[in-house]
Amino acid sequence: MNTSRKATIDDVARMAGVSIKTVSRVTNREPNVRESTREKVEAAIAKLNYRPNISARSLASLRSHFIVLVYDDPSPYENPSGGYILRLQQGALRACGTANYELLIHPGRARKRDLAAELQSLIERARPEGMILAAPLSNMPSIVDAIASTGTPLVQLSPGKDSANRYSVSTNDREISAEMTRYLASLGHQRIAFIAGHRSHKAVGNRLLGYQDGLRDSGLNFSERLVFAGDNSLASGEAGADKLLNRKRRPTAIFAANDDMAAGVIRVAARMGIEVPGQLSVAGCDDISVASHIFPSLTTIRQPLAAMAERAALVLIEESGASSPLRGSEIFPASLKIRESTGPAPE
Amino acid sequence: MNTSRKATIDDVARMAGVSIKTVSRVTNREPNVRESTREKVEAAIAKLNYRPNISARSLASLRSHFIVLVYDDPSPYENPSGGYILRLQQGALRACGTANYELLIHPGRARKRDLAAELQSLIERARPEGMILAAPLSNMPSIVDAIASTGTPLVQLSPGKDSANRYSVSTNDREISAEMTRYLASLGHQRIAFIAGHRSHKAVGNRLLGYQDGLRDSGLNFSERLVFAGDNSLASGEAGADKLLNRKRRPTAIFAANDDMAAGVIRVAARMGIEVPGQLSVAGCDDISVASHIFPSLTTIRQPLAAMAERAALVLIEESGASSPLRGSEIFPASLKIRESTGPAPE
DNA sequence: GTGAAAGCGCTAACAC
DNA sequence: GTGTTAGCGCTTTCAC
Repeated sequence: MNTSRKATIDDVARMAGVSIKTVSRVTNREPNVRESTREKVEAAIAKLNYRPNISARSLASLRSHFIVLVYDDPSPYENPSGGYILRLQQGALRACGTANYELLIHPGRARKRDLAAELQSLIERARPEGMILAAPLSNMPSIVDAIASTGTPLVQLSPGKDSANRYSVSTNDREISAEMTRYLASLGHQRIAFIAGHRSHKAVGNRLLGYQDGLRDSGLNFSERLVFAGDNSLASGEAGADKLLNRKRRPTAIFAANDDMAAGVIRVAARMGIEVPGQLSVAGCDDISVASHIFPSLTTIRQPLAAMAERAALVLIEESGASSPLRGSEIFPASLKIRESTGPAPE
Repeated sequence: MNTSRKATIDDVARMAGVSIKTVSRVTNREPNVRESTREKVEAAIAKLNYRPNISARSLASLRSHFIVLVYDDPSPYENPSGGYILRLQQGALRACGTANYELLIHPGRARKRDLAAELQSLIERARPEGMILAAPLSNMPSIVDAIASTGTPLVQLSPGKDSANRYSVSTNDREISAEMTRYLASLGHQRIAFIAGHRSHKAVGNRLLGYQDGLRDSGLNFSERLVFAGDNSLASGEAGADKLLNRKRRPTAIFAANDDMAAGVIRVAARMGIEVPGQLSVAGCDDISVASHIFPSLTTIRQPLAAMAERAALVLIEESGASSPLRGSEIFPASLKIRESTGPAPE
């Protein structure tokens, strides 16, 4: 049905025999409309297939009906894994869909000096009702402050460290990493190595703390020699494995702070002819698609990323127009995904 | 800098001592502005940190300054690979960024009956300047026609089959699949199996045709028995491998129509103790991140997805406001990525 | 419970 | 080259 001219609020008002203000009341679910009037208007809306114009609404009110999801641009990687970001997008979109909001995505290079200015420009031009800031951008004060200074409602995802006057949605990185470590220890592993993630990523940093907690809980000693500093990339996982597995007394388990690095460990083990999990157990974190696609499939930690982003979007949508800035923090617990890459320690 | 009230075009006009129309001319790079005037205005813009409001602009003109990327919602998969979609997003965003456009993403379930209505609603509410429709949605007439009927400029990505009165950006699926097949044959493989993709995806269907072309070019016979009908999922790749590798005369090479399925083949081979590529060569298609993360890393076909989406976005942005609908088709050639999973046929 | 009028910030058409 | 005047399609007062 090619309606050359789109129906406007005037058309609906005329058809229903009411004023445009009443139509507006109906579309915005405002109170103080007689039931019979509402029905008349709704009939006209349906008949004309009327949809409020988002720009007009945004211009006249402060409700632009869209939010922005900002995350670190994966483009420096030749081949973005993507699952992480995609799940965030899915969650945010789910909340948007039911509320009839739209989602703008805005990947930005964390290292780019002017990302803060870029975001401010976006805010001024487009006036989003809120922003969701994903890790690791969510723990960069320059970015966070830039957004906050505009007054745009902001939810930080996994900022690594809560801030009293901000709102954040996180997962229990430290606790679940401890649990994974205890799980490995419970399989009899005594030398459990850890490949740490990029320093800039605080939430990933918490996983190292959790690893140490887990060792302690299991009565194992922490040793710097069993920690390799990776940078979240596959290559750094391979480098870590190369180093760790060429020790005279090599670890029987390696826990990597993300799945890309864990995949690197598995690749190196395969090349060296080390059986996984027979001779070496490997665990990752994030449960990206790679985890289930490789052989052996990866024991990992699954964060409820979609649920977290959905919650973030929901908070922004519900609190939209609230006078006071958002404060608080929520924790969405992650869970262990035991798959094929972990097993009892070798004799 | 917390500017409580944002600068408007009036503020700039006042400061520069010109009319708002002149400011508008400057921000829109229209001709007929004296150089000295332009400079005055630009100085005022910089000083006030003025950004045109996107909603006001959209309302007053037909130029909303944003486009929509529509693709099949990956949510039915527990763990979306994502690389494919992410690369499309990256490409579209690149074009948007330089032109100061924004990108709205809209995943939609292909099977959902009302996706067409949903897109029409989005168009009416938000008035995007154009839409990019990714495969496999790009080959579904109901969706394509619904968008086209609104008059919104549309670019189809890999529709599988060109349509004379549409615009599309595709890759040479058939030709490159033939090339991959010839490459495998050149390694001495005589029994090259093929795991086909989902029927709804025409571009993926073209890969089967290319496989047949390649066999013919290499003087090999096509046999239905060497083709397994997958559905693009890891599980279907495993199912295909199970079937093909349990033949008495098993194939020495398996070419899967996407990487997820190829990863499934490699998993099954590993479980069965079949060496890759020693006893079995495996090739995929798409070059998603999994391809480089598994061991052995996957020989595959890399499509210039980002470049294709960038081109699509650029066409929409450049032709925005054009009176005649977009027509034409462009081909972006894909390339073979030879990695570890393919090698000479066993004796 | 409903409506009239003003105006959000910009661009369009036309005047000068 | 530049300015004036009308809207774009809504929401917001505030009157009734």
